[in-house]
Amino acid sequence: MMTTTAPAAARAMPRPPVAQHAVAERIADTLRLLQDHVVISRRIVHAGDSIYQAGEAFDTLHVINSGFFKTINLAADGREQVVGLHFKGDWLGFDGIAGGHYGCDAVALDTGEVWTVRYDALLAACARHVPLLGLLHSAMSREITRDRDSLLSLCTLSADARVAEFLRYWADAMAQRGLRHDQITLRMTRAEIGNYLGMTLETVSRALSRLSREQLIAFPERGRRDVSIPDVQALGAYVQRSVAPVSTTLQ
Amino acid sequence: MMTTTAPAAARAMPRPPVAQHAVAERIADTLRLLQDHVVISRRIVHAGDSIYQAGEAFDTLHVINSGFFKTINLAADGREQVVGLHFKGDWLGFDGIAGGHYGCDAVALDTGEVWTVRYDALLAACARHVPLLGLLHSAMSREITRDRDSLLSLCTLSADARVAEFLRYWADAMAQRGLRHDQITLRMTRAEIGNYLGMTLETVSRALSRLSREQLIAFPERGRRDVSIPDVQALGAYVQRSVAPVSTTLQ
DNA sequence: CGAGGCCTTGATACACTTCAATCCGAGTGG
DNA sequence: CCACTCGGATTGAAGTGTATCAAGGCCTCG
Repeated sequence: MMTTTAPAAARAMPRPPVAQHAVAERIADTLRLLQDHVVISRRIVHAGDSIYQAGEAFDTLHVINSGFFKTINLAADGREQVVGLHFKGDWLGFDGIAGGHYGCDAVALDTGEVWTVRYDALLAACARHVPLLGLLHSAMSREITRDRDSLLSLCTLSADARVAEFLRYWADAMAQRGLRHDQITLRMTRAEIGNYLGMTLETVSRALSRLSREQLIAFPERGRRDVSIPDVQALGAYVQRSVAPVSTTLQ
Repeated sequence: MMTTTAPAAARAMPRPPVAQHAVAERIADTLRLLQDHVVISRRIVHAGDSIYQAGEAFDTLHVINSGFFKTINLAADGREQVVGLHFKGDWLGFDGIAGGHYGCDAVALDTGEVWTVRYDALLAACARHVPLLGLLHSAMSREITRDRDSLLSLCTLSADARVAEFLRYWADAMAQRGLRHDQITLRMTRAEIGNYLGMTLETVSRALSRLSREQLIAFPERGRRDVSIPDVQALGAYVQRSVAPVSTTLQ
């Protein structure tokens, strides 16, 4: 405890492989506990609908029951940045707790259902039923971890690798939730993806073309919004390869 | 509520100006409440000491009583990324809650004091004294907001602007805490700063030289670890200028 | 059919990286 | 005390990944 100097970079970060279905189970637990202990208001949303907007007074947290969502950070000067993608079981609105106002926009990427709970009611429910508090904290913790992973990818990966990692992440999220993951439908335009990944839409397009040329992905439909991913692990390997360009096998 | 299409980018994000000393007060409250309701173990740390390391079992949360800290995310393949800077009153360790293991390294940048509390004891204390739970949630919420702001800067600002924003942020954090902020001591090497900001150390160095040439900062000491910031607002203005390069006054 | 989004692809420009040389300040030991 | 070393910082020159600009293609919808 409290080593003065960390050994080396070789110290591999464990990142325990998430047990299959552990995520699905956690999500089911979350939805069930909420249903049993808090007053929920359910809401169907469609692509483009916003769940909340930056600056609105914060009252409520939201849990995704189905659908796909993005969160967008806006700076005072108008800069817009997609800072997160959110799927079934994810919570939305944590950014509002501290300041009493939401800090970003949450927008539906397609049709879905959102469960909304009053934050004060949720806290009261947590007091009565402690496991709910555990779920809440875990969700916030995971959000922090996820944001940091985004920072890591953004700073350490090339544009092509970031696109590959983006697809891998999306497919992974689908797999963890028991949804189809060998073929995913990108619900964002190239411009949105580029914004999220810190590159232009042209670069996204070129990256997708290259990945397709290398058979890591394919476009099954005539339109290019559906991406089939024959082998998710190969995508991960591609990212790794781009990190250590010419694998120094000897040494 | 639930507008289908957001008006426009012009919609300025409020970002309420943090009332001066509100932060200092919150920090004082946090430290006092912790002292009064939880068993704390205090610890003096020195530059390079790690508070915890990625992969260690998560038991405890930490609050900075004094000093400066960085958090480093490590990928399985050895990539390292400074993902956060932390000052007095900040909490460390939230990333460990969800998985039961810390997700990054927390390292002291110089001498400081850290208060450590057991997470389970903290939860128990929160149950007895609810305001403590409010502080905890606010801290987590702020962490999320901060990470997203980092993403925004990283994706939308040029290298020079990112360095300026970094200095502005640091000075701001000092001011909010009632510490000296017209002159700050960078406790990181150019390489660390570059890693944090997603650029090389040479680019950091050049950016600092340019900022100095434009009189936005100065190096009072012979060594160049101390940076004096005559006018923080001018730094902010510099960032803005770089966002809208040739201010289109007409139009 | 034409119009308008969105996407792809090419040519060019440039911000940043990479590589390399030099400089500076802090220790260290003769 | 000075010479030496060593890590960190600065600065220049060349290289490159990505942005920018521009043209054209593909669906969808009216």
